[in-house]
Amino acid sequence: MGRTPCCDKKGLKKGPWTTEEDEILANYINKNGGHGSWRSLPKITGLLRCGKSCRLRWTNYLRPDIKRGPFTSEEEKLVIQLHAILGNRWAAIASQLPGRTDNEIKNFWNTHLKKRLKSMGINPETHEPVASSSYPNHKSHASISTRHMAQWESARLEAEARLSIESSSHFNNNNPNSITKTDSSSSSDYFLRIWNSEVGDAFRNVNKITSCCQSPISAGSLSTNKCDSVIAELASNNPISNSVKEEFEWKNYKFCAEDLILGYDSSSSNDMDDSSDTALQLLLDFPMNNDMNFLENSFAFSL
DNA sequence: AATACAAGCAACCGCGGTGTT
DNA sequence: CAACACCGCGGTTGCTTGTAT
Repeated sequence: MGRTPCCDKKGLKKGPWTTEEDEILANYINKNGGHGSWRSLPKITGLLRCGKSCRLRWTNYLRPDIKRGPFTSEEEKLVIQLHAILGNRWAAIASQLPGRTDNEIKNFWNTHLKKRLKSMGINPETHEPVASSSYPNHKSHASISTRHMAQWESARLEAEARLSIESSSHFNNNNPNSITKTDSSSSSDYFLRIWNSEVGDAFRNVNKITSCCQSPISAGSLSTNKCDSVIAELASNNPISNSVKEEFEWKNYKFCAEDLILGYDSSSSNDMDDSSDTALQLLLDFPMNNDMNFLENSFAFSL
């Protein structure tokens, strides 16, 4: 089916917005209690912009709840953690950071975080460690360790795919009224829901770097204990399998390691290397319940 | 001081999803 | 059910500013 252009290009202005245009747009939206139809907005206000351009200007710049200024370390952490779960779904990530726009987060990721992760030997797309030979500045680690982590990550991705299917069938079959179709359409959405739940809060609260360093296994146990009751409660309404719980536990463990890797005030490579080693150890020490039993069905499932 | 290059960011473009007729 | 209109999202572009030579 053919598609008409979003707006007539003739006579329409492009490029940076002037303060006058900003005022017209903001005044109109404020006076009318909303933007209404973006397409008709330029005609009504007399702006020589297409509706799309108006929407972008409003959502990315003029909106009153926009948060200005540099990202805090908490926000940085959250972006990295959410990107590990959601990938390049900037709008979904932005929804977890009040006042930040998807465009802002996308730019921040592409200009700062991506480079930082790369310099640390982490693939920013997959969040997997990459071969140390590609990063001469990064302290070399045993290839066995790297492979081990890569296997973990591979298994994790497999699990995500499986859990997506599992959770969809759970919610659709057992409690179809509790959740919409789109809510359960992907594993990332599923994890986002958990992330926003009390379970997510509990996991985030366990984010004590020092205790993780000193006793990674106990940190894992702590998060499990703390969340067991919450999970059980949730499960009574929306059953969550043990595999989901264990998968989430792994994610939290990984995030904890990422905190160490990032070391927000550690611009020097030496500091970074030290923390990265600890983080690697932390990842390697993640408690494997019966040798990844919770993942064993993932391959059959994906097939 | 002039130029080249890199980084950061605002804005644009095209596509897909969804609602309406 | 098809055609259309609109909106939102993610990728990309290009302008501006900062830094190095």
